[in-house]
Amino acid sequence: MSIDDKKLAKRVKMIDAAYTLFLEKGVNITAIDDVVKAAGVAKGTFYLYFKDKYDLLDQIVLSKSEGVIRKAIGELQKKRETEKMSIAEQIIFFTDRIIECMETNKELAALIHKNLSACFDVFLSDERSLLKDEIKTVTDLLTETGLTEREAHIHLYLFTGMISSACFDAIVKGRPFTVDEIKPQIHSMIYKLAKRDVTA
Amino acid sequence: MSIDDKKLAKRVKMIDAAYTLFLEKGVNITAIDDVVKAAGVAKGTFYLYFKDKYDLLDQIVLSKSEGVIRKAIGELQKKRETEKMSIAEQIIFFTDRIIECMETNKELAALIHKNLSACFDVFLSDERSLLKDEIKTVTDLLTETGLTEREAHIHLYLFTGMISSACFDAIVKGRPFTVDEIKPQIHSMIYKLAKRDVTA
Amino acid sequence: MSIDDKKLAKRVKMIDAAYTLFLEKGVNITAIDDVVKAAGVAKGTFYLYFKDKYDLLDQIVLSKSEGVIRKAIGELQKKRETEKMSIAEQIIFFTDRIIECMETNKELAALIHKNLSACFDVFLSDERSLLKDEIKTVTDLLTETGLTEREAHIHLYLFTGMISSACFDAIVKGRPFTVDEIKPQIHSMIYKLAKRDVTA
Amino acid sequence: MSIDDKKLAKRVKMIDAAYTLFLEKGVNITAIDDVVKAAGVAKGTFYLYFKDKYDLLDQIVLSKSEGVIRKAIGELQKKRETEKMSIAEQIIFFTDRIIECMETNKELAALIHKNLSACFDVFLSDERSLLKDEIKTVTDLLTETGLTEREAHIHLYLFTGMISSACFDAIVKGRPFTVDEIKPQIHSMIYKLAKRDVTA
DNA sequence: CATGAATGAGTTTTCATTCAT
DNA sequence: CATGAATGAAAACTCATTCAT
Repeated sequence: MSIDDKKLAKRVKMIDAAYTLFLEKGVNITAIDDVVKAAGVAKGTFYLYFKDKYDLLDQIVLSKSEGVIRKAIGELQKKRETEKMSIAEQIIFFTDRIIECMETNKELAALIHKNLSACFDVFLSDERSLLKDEIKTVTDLLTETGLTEREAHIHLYLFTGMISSACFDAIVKGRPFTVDEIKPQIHSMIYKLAKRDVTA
Repeated sequence: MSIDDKKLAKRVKMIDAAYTLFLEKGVNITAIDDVVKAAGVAKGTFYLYFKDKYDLLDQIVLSKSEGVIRKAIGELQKKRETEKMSIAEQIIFFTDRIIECMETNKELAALIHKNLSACFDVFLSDERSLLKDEIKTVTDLLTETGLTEREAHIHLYLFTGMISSACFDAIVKGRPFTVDEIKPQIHSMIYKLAKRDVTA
Repeated sequence: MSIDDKKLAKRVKMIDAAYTLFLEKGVNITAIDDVVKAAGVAKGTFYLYFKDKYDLLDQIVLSKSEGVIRKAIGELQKKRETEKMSIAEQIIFFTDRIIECMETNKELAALIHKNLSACFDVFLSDERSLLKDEIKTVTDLLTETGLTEREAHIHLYLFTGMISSACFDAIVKGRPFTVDEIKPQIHSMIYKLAKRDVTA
Repeated sequence: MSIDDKKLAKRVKMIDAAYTLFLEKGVNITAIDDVVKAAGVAKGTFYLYFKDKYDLLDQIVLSKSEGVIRKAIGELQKKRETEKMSIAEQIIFFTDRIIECMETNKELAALIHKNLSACFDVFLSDERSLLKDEIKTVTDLLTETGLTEREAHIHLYLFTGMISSACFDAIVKGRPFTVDEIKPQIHSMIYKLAKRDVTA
């Protein structure tokens, strides 16, 4: 194992340990000390890799958010291969996969909080983002409804923010509405929004 | 001055002091000590009224969120008296007032974070909520588009979450989109959503 | 209800509340505030009846210890009516009842800690002690082995201290010996001690 | 000086400082701040070595209890070299040394409270306990009266608990009996218990 | 690069006691 | 007598950061 591999291994160990702890105990309660102990590295080592706890948190939330989005897109792509779907149906399918993913993993939902849309920041600024191609799967649907690509990005970003915000409340707090209550309304919105704007 | 008046006064003093400090220095940096000193009460008194700093914060965010919503509704009501507006125009006006309010007060936006929709929890559970009647001004618009009252509440809640999430990013972080970029897209969404659903 | 009855009722309410809280949460953790809240009286009222928390605790431990001893003696008296028992058998029966009582109520054992013998202080100094007559049931057994009454008191006191100390460790901590381990040894000691001293 | 030596030195400094303060002012009055100041270490260092004040206290009581027992055994061993003693005489000598030690140092007696027998927990669980060999000096006496080694341990443990309990009352509170009153009764018990059980 | 013991200022939290009502 | 809001000193505890090894 090379030196670079060892360094990467340390970094990964800290991220994994922190992720588990953040989920288990919450971010505020988790101290850097807890992270390094769980990761099996020295306290000083932490500062060689991260600025502070929130730097670490941001990296985790970002990567997990990206994971949720990619998973949903992946499932959409698979589904499309076997079935003919309308634009609205595809967006609903994509949205439902995100909600489902958050519901299955409530701790992850709590960690991502209302920041699922944060990953747009990365994928829009990073030319090489792996998410770039995949996200096109969804924005292409939106451009078909008459939006420019830029507009499609913003719409998707706004929508992701809405889902993220509502899912956190519904899944983590169970209030003021349940997942079962918000889902049909999100679907109904999507139907309206997906209609090609003939008058404009 | 009665004892209950004095208690209320103490509570208000602490909330006001904390609000100012939270805006000025940020929540994490502000110590409870700072709050009680600024409020001119004893440290122990704080714990007579609030569980901890975050309990206080929640109460402030809630009350300030409510303030933002009420202000926007108030302005909508005034506007309606002088001008004939379509449903979409009214919702856009209402939305723009919220965005404007957050933009004018960036520190408030940072404090509310993505929790503007939190006040729905209160107004929906509290029969005597002052917000109840006012919010009807907006949900009535939505019921005109074919939604039930309950559905209208959920739509408004979802929309508030979206605006809150996007505004925080745009106003506080300036990324990934600016306020000027998201506003037209929100408007466009509203136009689509406000259309009476003729097919359903 | 007379004023004196009301006063007594307040006192009893505080003692009962404190007893429950001391058992549930432990003495150190329980604040006077908890006690008065549970008792439904005002904070100031506490100081009208007790010097401080430890004054209250002493009164509770004393009264509960006395209860344990009296219960054991009561059962011994009942047993004696139906069965012919040797001196050693009677003392063993008495001892076992105490241990049994503590084992059944581990929280009580923790509260009494190692102070079961504390009630000797009261019964020896208080001419009117209700315990006085009952305890004679046991000391009479000891005087039959050749001890004076005073000596019998001291022996019983020492023995109670031993049982109390060992029971606390065994029941509350489970260390260094279990109840099942210490019981036979206590019995064996009693057999030896109960033998009439023929040489002395 | 190695790091481990430094760590040990720190630990010892804190224990010594705390011991002095606990004796002088009492445990409740002594703050951790007092301990660290007296020990010349930082506050945080305390929490590196002890869970809280009571963890520290437990460790002190344990080590001091062990000291008392070892001292009494040491004196017994010395005495035996110069004088022929019966089993009962040896146990009485041992017991008297413990009582003497507690009487000479009332603050220590108050600190140990009724927990002198706590050290059995350590010496029984720790294979390398220094106390292990020394305590055999006493248990060997008991095995001579017909007890197994395990039984001898339990008897000694029970007896230590009795002495500890009675001594605390007598020395610290002076009630309900004085040291002069309990001593002869303890001796008389020992005579009876030390007799080889010919009937069993 | 990695370590982890030590720091100590900073923060939270408690709670016995008072006293005006 | 009884109340309970208010106090604020005192105590416990945390934890990011450093630095000698």
